[in-house]
Amino acid sequence: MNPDRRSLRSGAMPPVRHAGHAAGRAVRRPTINDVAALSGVSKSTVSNVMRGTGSVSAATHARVLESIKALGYRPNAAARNLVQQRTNLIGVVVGDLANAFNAELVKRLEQHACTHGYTTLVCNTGGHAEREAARIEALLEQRVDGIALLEFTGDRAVLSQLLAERVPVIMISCWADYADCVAVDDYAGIALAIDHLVGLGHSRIGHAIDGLMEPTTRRTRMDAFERALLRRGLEVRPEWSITWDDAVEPTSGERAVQTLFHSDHAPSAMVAANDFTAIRLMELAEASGLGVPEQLSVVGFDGIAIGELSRIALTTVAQPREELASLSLEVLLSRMEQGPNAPSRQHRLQPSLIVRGSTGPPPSG
Amino acid sequence: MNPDRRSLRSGAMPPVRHAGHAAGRAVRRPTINDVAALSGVSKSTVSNVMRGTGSVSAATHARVLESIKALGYRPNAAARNLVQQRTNLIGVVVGDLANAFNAELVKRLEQHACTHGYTTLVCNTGGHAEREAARIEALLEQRVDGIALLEFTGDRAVLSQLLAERVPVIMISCWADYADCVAVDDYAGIALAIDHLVGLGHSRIGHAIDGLMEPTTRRTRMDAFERALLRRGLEVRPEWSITWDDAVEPTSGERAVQTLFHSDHAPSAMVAANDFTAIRLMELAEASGLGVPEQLSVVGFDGIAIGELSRIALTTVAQPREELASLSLEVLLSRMEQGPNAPSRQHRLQPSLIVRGSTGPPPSG
DNA sequence: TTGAAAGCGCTAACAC
DNA sequence: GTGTTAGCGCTTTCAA
Repeated sequence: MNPDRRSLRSGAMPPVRHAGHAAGRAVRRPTINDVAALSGVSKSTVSNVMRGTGSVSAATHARVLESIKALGYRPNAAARNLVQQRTNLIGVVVGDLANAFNAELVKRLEQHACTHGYTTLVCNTGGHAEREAARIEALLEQRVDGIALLEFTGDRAVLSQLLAERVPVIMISCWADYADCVAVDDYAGIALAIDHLVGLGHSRIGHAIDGLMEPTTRRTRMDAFERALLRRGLEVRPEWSITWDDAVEPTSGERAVQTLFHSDHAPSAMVAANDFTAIRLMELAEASGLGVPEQLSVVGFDGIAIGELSRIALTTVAQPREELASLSLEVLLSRMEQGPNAPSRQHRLQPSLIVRGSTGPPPSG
Repeated sequence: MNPDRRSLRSGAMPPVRHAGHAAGRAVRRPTINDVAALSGVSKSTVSNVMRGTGSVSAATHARVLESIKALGYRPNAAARNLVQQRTNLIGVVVGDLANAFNAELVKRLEQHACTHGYTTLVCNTGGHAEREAARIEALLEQRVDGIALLEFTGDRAVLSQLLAERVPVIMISCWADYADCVAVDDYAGIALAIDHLVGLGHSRIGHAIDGLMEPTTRRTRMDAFERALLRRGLEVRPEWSITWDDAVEPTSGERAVQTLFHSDHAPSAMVAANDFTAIRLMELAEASGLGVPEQLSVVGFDGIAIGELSRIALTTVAQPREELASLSLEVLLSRMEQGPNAPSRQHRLQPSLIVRGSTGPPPSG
């Protein structure tokens, strides 16, 4: 089947072989030495041509370029990294890529990173603290020049280690003191949502959180929610704040919703900590017979694309996604340039409310 | 606005500084030599301890481990890559991460890759041929051990170059002869959709494709669609196959739908090339007054999560996503081991139909 | 304008 | 068991 495979007559199994060493000739890629030899110059000259440094005569330049093309030479990033002590790699740590908000953010980050000559290493942690730690460890072995954290399990050990090692880190859409952060202003966002609901006549307002959500942001929005209610003199009822975790227990959402709305004094509106949760909440509410927005108004947070569909029509607090991505990368790059001693930068971006069909006046009037 | 920004008094810009060399002490990370020195052994012994190779006395082992911990030593991947001629890096090229199907596939791939000790480099091409080529070039400079293509712009040059360079490549959910491929059986899937519609009484069936879709798969599903109709003796009308590209022209979808359904002889059902398209189509149809499924039945393809929402309730041909991801990675890994001369493996996985609310009997009975 | 030489941090073959 | 040594492919002084 594979004529190139050396046949080993001896009884012992051959050791496991690795890519490139395997059956068939190893694919030896041309090195800078090959280019130098072919063009009859030294490798430093080739290097100069590649990087556009030093001064090289036009003739030599052309000759080198020709050999590069002829050989299909491509510089080896590992070798360059080793000597330059930088990799042009940026690690991106995300909790759940299946969440549309995260996916879009990652996509934009990769786009910007690429523009600046960086390649991204994306890690999905699933919100698992140990997996998060392991992936970050892998990123550090790769000697990434910086790390973007879209997810932070709240395990302070991981973050403080990163900070202690003086690795450039940007926290995106999550928050930690002493670290560079770019996030939406959760307080302003939640206030927008509450004002909208109050304006419609609601006074019994609850809060919903999905267990998958990034912990620091979850806490912040929860806090923002309570403060906003208090500031407006509205009742804060612990039993109106529901949470579930479908990963742990598939029916936990249903149970939470049933319990909440089958009590005498149920909320007429819910603010969800993100769109994912909001959409799931609408689903659960309708499944148990509550019309949205007739019996229950729902506001989300993020502004993901599917909320825009007329069948979903989710009223939501939209994050300025593009600005979030571009500013984050800018902050990270400047941290990478300025070194660990520069003062940290923390930015809060202003969200905006998008009113759609999932909110309306409360049932009784 | 931003007090932290350094104010530049001089007219000239300072030279760009690089990470680690910049303000503040350079962060010199401990090397294997530091560990060796601290434990009073040679670096090969440290290397043996790290990799669990050779034979090291228990005492030495413990001492080395201790120094490693004391120094916070972490091996440098670039150095290892250089000597081992392998990187344990896998490149993942995707067209649009914002498409839920892709995002989920990437997430699963990353998961599996990690399990096998590989780190993934994710590249989003936006369906742009030149961006695709540039990203792949970057992956090759990184000397990735293998590449997973979830997107293939159809630019044969890129793929044939990869194959010529004998880089292990797996095409996922897209197809090319002579390359390792893992994809769903598009013909079977489309047949499932058509059979379902025919069973409901439809005979005028059209096809919809979003311009963003991966070209090879798009063509295959289109072809599958036509063949399935012909095999059942149904009419294939070119004007019933619509396409649009919102990226190019935001209203192109609306126009296509208006034109199609405001003719005398319009289809009563549409098979969309993927769920993304199907959902958009439902939206467009309803916006122009056509009820789904009352006046128009819609079937999607992929089985993305939001199709499951009761408000969307999309009938669709579901891909076995987990199997797709795990088999793809297995094929890629085996290619990496076996070398370029092993026979190529091509797998077609069987999809399944999920019937939900977007399909029903045709309007006239 | 060019080249020689010294590493970057690690592995792997081999000597002791 | 442990150390010595020779690179991996590149950049970067420094001389010529």
